Amino acid sequence: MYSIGDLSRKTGVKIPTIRYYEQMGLIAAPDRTQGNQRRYERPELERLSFIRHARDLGLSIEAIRDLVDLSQHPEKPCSDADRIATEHLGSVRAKIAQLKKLEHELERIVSHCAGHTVGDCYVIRALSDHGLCEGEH
Amino acid sequence: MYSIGDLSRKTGVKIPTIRYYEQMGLIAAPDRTQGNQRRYERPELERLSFIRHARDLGLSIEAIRDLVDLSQHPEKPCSDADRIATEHLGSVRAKIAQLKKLEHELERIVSHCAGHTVGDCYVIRALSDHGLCEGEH
DNA sequence: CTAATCTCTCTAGCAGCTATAGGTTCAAGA
DNA sequence: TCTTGAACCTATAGCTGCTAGAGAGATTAG
Repeated sequence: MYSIGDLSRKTGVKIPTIRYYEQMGLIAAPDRTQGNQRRYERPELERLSFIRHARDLGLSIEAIRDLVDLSQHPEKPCSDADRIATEHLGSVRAKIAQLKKLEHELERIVSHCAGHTVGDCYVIRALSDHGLCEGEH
Repeated sequence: MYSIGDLSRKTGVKIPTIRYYEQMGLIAAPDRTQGNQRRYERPELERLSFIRHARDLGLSIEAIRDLVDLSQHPEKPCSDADRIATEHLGSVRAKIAQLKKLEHELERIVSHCAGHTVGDCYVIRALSDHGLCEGEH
């Protein structure tokens, strides 16, 4: 029997976030005490750890909902789980590529600035004039 | 004399977004026609391009507000502009580093999955059991 | 039994837009 | 000049994934 605070301490998920996950349908509404407080058991602890873990990996609530549903059916083929993870990996890679372009552009802008006033600052000029940029961003 | 639609087409910033920027104080409230429609001039076009450009580079509204203010004062020293850009570069780099960790972890998880059902799927197991992870993420 | 600590629900706020509804204005053609 | 259709107006709500706060009730240790 865990209170919501116990669950929070054990998983590192904050209390309002646990309630939010319940609302979003990631975890089932647990039993309540006579005084209306939530009481959890072992399986809910594990499920919340699962969710926490998936969030740490950057998966969306939507994707996690699907994974949680899948994990409740061990006999199903795991191709869906694979697809979710692989798609996510793809989007992580895409984001890295995008950020690297930005990094490159920002490096260039920052390193070019030798001016002393805003009037001849490369940072400001680069932002004012797209022609000073190297590529798309 | 540009209408808000003209401005939108010329800068690639959507109409509601232009109004939003006005509300956020990134661009000044322009003159209006007798019928209350916004009419812009050249300087506002340039300013919006500047903003668009800065947004493309991932700068926050807050940072852009500072840069816009600076660009209105060409005689000021440009150290603030430099600082804003450099700080942003730092946060872009931090995000890249974080995403690379995720990429690594996800690659490992996805590539290990040789099972056929959810019951023995490495994706699901890795999420259920933090012990299967390599490091922090 | 009391006091301290939890917990409850509800609402609002963050960033940076985007979408919709319901109404008004503009500009070009007949 | 009139009409029509596109563009524009404001105001409000929604998106993601939480987080913070108010004000009230529950639990538990001493």
